[in-house]
Amino acid sequence: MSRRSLIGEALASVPSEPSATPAPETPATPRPNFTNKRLEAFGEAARIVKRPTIRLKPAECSIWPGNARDYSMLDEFRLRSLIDSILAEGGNRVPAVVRRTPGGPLPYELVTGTRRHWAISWLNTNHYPDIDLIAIIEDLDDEAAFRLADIENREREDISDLERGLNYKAAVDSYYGGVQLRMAERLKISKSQLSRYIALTEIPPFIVSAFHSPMDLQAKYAEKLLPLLRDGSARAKLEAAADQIAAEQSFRRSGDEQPITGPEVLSRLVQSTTTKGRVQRATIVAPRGDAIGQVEKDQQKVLTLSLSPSNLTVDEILEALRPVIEQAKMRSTRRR
DNA sequence: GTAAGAGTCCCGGTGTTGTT
DNA sequence: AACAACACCGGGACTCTTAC
Repeated sequence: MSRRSLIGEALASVPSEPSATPAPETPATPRPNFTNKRLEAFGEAARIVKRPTIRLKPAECSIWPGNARDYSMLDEFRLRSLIDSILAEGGNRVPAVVRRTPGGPLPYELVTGTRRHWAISWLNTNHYPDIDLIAIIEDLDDEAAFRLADIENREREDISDLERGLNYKAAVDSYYGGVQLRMAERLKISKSQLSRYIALTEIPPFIVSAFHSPMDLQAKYAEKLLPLLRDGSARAKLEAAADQIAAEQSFRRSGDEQPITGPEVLSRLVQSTTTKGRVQRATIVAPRGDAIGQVEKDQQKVLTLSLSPSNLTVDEILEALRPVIEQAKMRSTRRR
């Protein structure tokens, strides 16, 4: 059974309120490799969503801080399709999960359904005050709430591995006595994979900034980068390469060009530690965004380039070379 | 020094995606 | 449709840390 159909089956079993018009939740893009352990985890989710639903206002819920998703990062642009579907159907078909907070400032705390909460809250303040958040009430402790939120978040591609890693790192200390193995067993993921996510949080900001977006920084990169970062001389090279890549990303951003992809950033970072010289094999990009060659070496007095100009005009090639030569001249001046 | 527990790293199986 | 390449992640060996 595919992951998509399993989730669909679980969610289809939710009894809808008589007054609630069914609305399709914006589907999460499925990730590959749905394992048996994850099937078990979803079974748990499916059991929970069979409970009866209630209607409440987003203002009646506080957001549980243990969720990986950063509420402040949500905006109308990111949630446009969800907002549209809730509006079209008059509410959220897939219920959020809340728990009661006796003695708290608000009667409920939202455990899962952050995006739905944000979208309905936004609609309430933008001409649709009557739309309610449909939710189910669960009696959950923090650890159970964390596991439930994790099950849902694992299916979302708009949560970066870094966000997930930070969330896992906090959880291992808060709920599992600092023992990753215990947490891996409870979450039904391998200790290797959990270790990868948590290791990602040790990647320093200067490396993160080399990536176009934190979404490009994948958990598996931690295995390659962290050993290099622990090596003093390699770390210095990484820092220099990361600065260079970040500057190039910024240059491309300002010119509406395609960013350097995550795998390429990783490859260039790793390569920077295995070769001599300041800048080697940096890509040379034409005005239209095509890669036309690379900087082979940038040494004291010699700049070595390789070019595949294809069908570009001479002017286009010269334009692509201009920033490369200017940067080499700047470095040469600094070296003196 | 030794044993136990925990974390890291590497390899390989499996599923997905792209190409012909 | 068949094949190749790639991505993901689990299992287990290895290493490190801590307590005794």
